[in-house]
Amino acid sequence: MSPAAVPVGLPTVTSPGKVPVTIRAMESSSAASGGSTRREATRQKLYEAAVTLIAEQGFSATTVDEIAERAGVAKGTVYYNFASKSVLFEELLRHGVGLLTASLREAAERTAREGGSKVDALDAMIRAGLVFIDRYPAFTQLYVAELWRTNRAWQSTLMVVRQQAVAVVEDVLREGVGNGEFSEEIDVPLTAAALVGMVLVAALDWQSFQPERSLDDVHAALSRLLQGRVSGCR
Amino acid sequence: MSPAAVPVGLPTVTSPGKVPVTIRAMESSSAASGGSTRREATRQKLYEAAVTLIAEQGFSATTVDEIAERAGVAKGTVYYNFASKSVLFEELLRHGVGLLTASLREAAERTAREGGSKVDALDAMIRAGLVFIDRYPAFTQLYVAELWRTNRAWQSTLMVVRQQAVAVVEDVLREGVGNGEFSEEIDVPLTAAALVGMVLVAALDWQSFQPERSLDDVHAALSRLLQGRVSGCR
DNA sequence: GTTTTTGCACTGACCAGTCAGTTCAAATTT
DNA sequence: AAATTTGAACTGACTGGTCAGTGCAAAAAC
Repeated sequence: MSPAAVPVGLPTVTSPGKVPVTIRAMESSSAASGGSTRREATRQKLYEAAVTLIAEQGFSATTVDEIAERAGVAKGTVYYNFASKSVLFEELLRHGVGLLTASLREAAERTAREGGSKVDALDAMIRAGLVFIDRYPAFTQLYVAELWRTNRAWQSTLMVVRQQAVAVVEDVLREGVGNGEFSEEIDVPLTAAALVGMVLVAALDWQSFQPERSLDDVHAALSRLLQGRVSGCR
Repeated sequence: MSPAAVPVGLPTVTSPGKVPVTIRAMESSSAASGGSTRREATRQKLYEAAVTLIAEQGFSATTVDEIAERAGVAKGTVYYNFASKSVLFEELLRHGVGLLTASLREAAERTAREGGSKVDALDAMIRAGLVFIDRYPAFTQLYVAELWRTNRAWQSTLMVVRQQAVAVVEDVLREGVGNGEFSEEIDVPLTAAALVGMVLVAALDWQSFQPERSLDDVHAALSRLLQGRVSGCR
């Protein structure tokens, strides 16, 4: 009876073998000196457990007991590592978006280094976005589900985090306009939002409803749309 | 302290003056003869209350007591009209998406009647989508937030309802391909999803973060993107 | 035309179950 | 020895759903 439609999960950030850096800059706790590795590993396990459960069921429907169980730790450990369920969730958000923006920025810089145009940069960022969503589908689901909600405790965290991500796209658009490569009439914030939405929704749809398609297929379709090769140019 | 960011609410379906049709075809109850007006009015009130609350807080975080209170009815009335909280939600989904698809289809047919091209049809549908989201922001929030979740009771309802909406866009794309107006190489389902996402996310971002912009601004930005007038054509 | 009956729509107190968060002594790891 | 984890018991608030009962307008009976 269980449909089991979407592949979810925010797998370990690190490669299977080592335990290392896990993307530092999770300012939350241990600021300067890296906190004990053991604690960090536990927190990582809790992130992974929480992200899939919350993506599937939503924040409120997910219990702390479930998170602890899936992470394979005791409930007390959750509260030893995080002040509350909400705080766990907020830190999870920051963690994930940190990964995403780093990836996007890296893609943009790489094309710049290789002398690519701004369209190339956007294209590379689209791909980077797709790779991210492919790797962390659960996080993406959860992010989209929460982003436009209001009256929630972590509202402010969410806005900060959103701005971080969108800003990367906006920057490239602005550079392209300054460049002469893009029309001066484009509306940078709106266009950035539209591009993000295009990637986000296409990717989630891909994961949920046509998982057999390859990342390249999706990328090609979005690329075409970006470059106006759907409706001919006039 | 209260940010009060997003304007929400799924206002009455009918114009202020009369009480009438409320968009028939809400197959739920009274099939043939219109059921009692009173009951229908109560259900409508419950829809309105539920849609804003669930958009703000999510399904699980919204209590039946809250819904009843905001609708100005007793809790028992909710259960007199709907079998359960989930059923109320499912019928709300069907109701809303029914409105959306009707609006999209109407826009497509109108351009066809007026001898417009398929790009014109897509453009008209973008506008229709924006108008819808502008009118029912809360419903849109809620739809996006729930669409890609898994393991939920209303999973199947959601898929049906999604397919209805996307199909309208896919149809126009396919006609455009058959037409010769669009490249034969476009991937219809993926492109449709991307277009929907473009509109959805741009509109929600507009509502949430730049509510001062006009619908025309947003429409213009999306139109430009659709027609590839952002990055020049080659 | 008046009285009585019917049954739909609605009410709100109530219940059984659930969950976030707490506490803490003992075990384990470093 | 210090830091971290365990695991189970407990609390107090909250929630979905129930149900006996109310109000009332139209139908039926007189």
